Amino acid sequence: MDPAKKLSINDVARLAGVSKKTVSRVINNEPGVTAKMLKKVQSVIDEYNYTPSRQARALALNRSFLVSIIHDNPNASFVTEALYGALDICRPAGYELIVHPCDFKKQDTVDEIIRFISNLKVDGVILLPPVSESDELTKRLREISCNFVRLLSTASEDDAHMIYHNDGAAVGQIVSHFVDLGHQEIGLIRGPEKSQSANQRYKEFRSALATNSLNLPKNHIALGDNTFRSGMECAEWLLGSNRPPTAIFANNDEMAIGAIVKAQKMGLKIPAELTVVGFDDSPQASRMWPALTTANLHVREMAELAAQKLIAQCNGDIEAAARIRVAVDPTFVQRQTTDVPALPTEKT
Amino acid sequence: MDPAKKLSINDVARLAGVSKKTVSRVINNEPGVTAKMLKKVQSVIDEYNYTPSRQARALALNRSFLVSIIHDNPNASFVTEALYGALDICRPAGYELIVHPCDFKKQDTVDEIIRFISNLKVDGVILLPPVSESDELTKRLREISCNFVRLLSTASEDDAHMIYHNDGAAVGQIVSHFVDLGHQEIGLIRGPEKSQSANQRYKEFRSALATNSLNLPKNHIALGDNTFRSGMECAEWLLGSNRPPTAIFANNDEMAIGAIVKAQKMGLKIPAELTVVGFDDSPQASRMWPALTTANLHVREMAELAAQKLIAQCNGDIEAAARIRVAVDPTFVQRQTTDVPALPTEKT
DNA sequence: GCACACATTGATCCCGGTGTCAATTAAGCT
DNA sequence: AGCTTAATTGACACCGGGATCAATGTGTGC
Repeated sequence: MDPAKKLSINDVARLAGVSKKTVSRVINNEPGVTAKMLKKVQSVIDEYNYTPSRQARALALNRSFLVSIIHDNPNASFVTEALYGALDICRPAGYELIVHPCDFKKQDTVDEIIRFISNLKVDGVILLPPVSESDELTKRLREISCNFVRLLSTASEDDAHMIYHNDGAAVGQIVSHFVDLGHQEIGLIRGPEKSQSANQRYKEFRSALATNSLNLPKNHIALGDNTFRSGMECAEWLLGSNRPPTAIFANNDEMAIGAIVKAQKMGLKIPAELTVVGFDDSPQASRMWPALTTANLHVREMAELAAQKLIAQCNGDIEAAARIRVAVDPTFVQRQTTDVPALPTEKT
Repeated sequence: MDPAKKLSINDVARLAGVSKKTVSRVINNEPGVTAKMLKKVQSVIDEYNYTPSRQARALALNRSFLVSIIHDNPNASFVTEALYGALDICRPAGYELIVHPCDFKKQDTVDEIIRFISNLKVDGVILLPPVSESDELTKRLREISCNFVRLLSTASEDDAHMIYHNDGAAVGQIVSHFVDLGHQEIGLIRGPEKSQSANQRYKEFRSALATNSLNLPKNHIALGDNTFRSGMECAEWLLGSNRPPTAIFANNDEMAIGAIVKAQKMGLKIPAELTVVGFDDSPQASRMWPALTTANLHVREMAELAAQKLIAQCNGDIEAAARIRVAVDPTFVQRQTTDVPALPTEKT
């Protein structure tokens, strides 16, 4: 009756006139409970609104019912989207989610992550890029037999432990779009060389250009580190070359926006004098003028799929985890930074 | 020796040749342990790198060592900053943090939150605006004696349960800045009427204008809902009035940016033809051109203070919680959207 | 009607900590 | 030294679940 006091399994057993093991069976939908017993117990559970203690359960089963999103990502919206997606799946399944930011520049980060997992007995982790790209980390996770799902940019893991985004099509559309607009001199602000995702996107960009009989000279490739500042620096460098590009593709929105801001500071009109395309479809992309043409990564959807795989793993069903969809295609989103055709070049 | 197997308190007790209660005393720094005993136990703990099980501890103490950040905030960077701030304090104190988004537009959100807290036995919650403004929620939290700290815009709670930001000074600086630039017609895009924070800021803005002998006619006040879209709509309305403002102050950056984008779409030059100021200092504010003049809320710092208060409460020391600083002053940040003086008006 | 096989149920212990309180030890004092 | 008193230590029960396996009940075949 007292609403403040939470019932224990013993209380329920007493009220229903059965042993606590029977109550336990009902809670966990174990087979071998007669309809009569089930009804008797269930009615008490319903009447008193009983829910089993997570703490006790965690202790008995030697699990925590906690999963974690591990990331080293300065992009707040990426992490938030992933969090929301994962939450939607984890909460109903009885798992709580802990966000664990880390710093992969530090030397002992892998140790720190392993310590975190061991201390909390986290049941599984979702690894966001670039953390997801560390083979050392996943090796260690396997050693301590911690469930995990990697969010990657290429299929470099078995289906049960990975979700990846297939950038090829979207990158192809971006290049076609440049071509349709009449651009000949196309620049790239690529991401860090140690990032698999950036390398993959670079490769696909280059091959899409080749398909359109365009080449990518060295002075049209700027190396950025995915930050706004580096976007500005790369744009300055590209635009200062002797044959500056009329269109720029950046590895992510952050750098694309940096490039745009730098160009605007230099007095260039966007998109009339410089066309820019990003990648991510971050919130800023649609909240600026001109709005940024980009590709939506469907982060939330990937996180949902990752969470489903992870929970299947936690339930011991690796095969079910492997059956869940593994690839997501980013969607090309055209906005105003590519609104006008290229100026006629004084080319021969 | 086996690194994969975690020791239990029984193992440590056996290895040290003492009872497990003594080990427990050492772990928890309880008084009344002789130096000899302490050393004996501590050396075993150190050698085997033993850490007590959170799950067992949670069960025995009827606590979860989990705290939560509850929010209904579409602003990813706000939430992320708060998360980082709180994490910095919670982790070292042995608490893990769970982010709990919710939807205050729904009728049963308070029930849902209370259910969440009861189910997880969360030890305490940090409430971000606008959730923090709900007196109904804090009443319910008190009923179930759940620790909490509110992040507010005015001192409307006792010192142990609140952190607030004192916007007065920053709003005053913004208005002075407008005056210095020579603006006479100043518009406001205010926040929702049911938001204490928006009302507070509105009041302070109005009184700062009054201090400078300026008034705020009805057709210079647009009612927004803190979203980008509403910022656009409000700007359109303000700029379409018969005596359009030359400067606009928006309740938050999101709406300020909406206003800027709308003005740019309409062909106005920022800041030459329209000066705009926001509030929040969101990441976008400094990553656009022209960059947005605004006020930094110091969200991370507030979250740190809130977490300190919360943990003091969890340790049963309300007085310590009350002693922790309770007010934070936002800082005025001047950027390019207020870079040039107002055009001379054709005023009488 | 009886023996047997099988399906349900529950008594008891365990998970890894903490609280209580009695037993033991050390210290203080005449 | 002998006694009182205070400080340390440890045996044991408990937190709220789950697993094992014995005990009970139920149904089947003859």
